[in-house]
Amino acid sequence: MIILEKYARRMYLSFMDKTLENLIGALSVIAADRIGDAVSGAYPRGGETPAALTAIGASPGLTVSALQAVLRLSQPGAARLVDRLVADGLAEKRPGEDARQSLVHLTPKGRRMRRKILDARHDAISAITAPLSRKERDAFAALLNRMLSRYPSCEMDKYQACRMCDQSICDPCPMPGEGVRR
Amino acid sequence: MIILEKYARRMYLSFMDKTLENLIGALSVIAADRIGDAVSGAYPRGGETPAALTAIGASPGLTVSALQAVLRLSQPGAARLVDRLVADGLAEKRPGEDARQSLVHLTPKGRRMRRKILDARHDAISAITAPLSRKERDAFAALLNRMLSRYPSCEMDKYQACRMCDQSICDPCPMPGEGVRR
DNA sequence: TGCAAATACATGCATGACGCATGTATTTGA
DNA sequence: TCAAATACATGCGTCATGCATGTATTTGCA
Repeated sequence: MIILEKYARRMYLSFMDKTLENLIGALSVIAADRIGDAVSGAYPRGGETPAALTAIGASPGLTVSALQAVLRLSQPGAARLVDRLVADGLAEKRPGEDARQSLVHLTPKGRRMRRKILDARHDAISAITAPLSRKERDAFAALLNRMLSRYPSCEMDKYQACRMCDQSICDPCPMPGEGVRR
Repeated sequence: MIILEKYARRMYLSFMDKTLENLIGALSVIAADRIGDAVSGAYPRGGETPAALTAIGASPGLTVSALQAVLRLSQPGAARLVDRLVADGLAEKRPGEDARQSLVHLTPKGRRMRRKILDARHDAISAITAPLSRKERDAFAALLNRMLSRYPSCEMDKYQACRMCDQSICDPCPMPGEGVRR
């Protein structure tokens, strides 16, 4: 009985405890705020438009429908988003082998903007991790690696999760499934 | 010289490495997606409206200007947001001692909705942390605690970061500064 | 005490990012 | 051959938000 109580208490203090979830929620609020501020300073558009730039740069020649799935938008939402990028001179549409498709590529200006956005994102997150020691950084990265590598997901989840990533960095990307196309 | 190279390499592999930032970015994308999906299932409004419910519930009697600062909105944005909550029957405005102020309180229906939102948020994050063992959970929580507790911030940063939190959980809240008003 | 400045909130108007419904062009498959 | 599926475009509406401005109240100071 005492053993059961002990066990229950330990469960309460770990598995049943909601602190970790709360802390991750707070971190994601902080990160979203800081990344949003920094990125909109580099490129004054909201929504998924900056993520589109980074995703297209990582996978040149993405079709509009693929972009729609990666960015979790409706098909018309993706079409208009590409219109905005083209209007801003950051992307261009090229005909695909299938005459129904448009393959989206970044212009040189678009590639420079993508780099600005990725750097702004990195600096914003870096300000959050700044207080960590090297050891803490390593431990943190290892835990995140393990968690994301075990996150149940389909192939598209990986593209979605990494749509704002600088995909030249993680080696290998911990998300399960095939590697993200570069 | 060799020592210097070794040091440089170690720096590259830890401090200079951008992997941790990339992983945190990916986590915050995943968390934002999943939390957004779950919360909009519980309350079909976007933007800062759900966060307003949780923040008001944690600090009943918040003025509209205080809410504006917590939610990082413009003053008109906050005024309209409170209008929406009142229209939805989730909040009510009471006169303050200062006749210029409105003090925002949740209605019983608003408190129930807040609980639904917080539970949805918890479940969404819980699905991400599910693959972690107890040990990993504890280590992760400890690291997040340390990082957030050293995050340079003013008092308002704490309210902002915790605006979506279930503030009955973290004990104590790791964010520096005075405790969040309950 | 009187009055300008500050504060708290409201409102008209515009915008950006989106979704739904629908249309057009192209390809596929039976 | 022709209907169904696919890829993308577009009209229209909505939601959340910001800017500029207006109103009511309080504060500070001469």
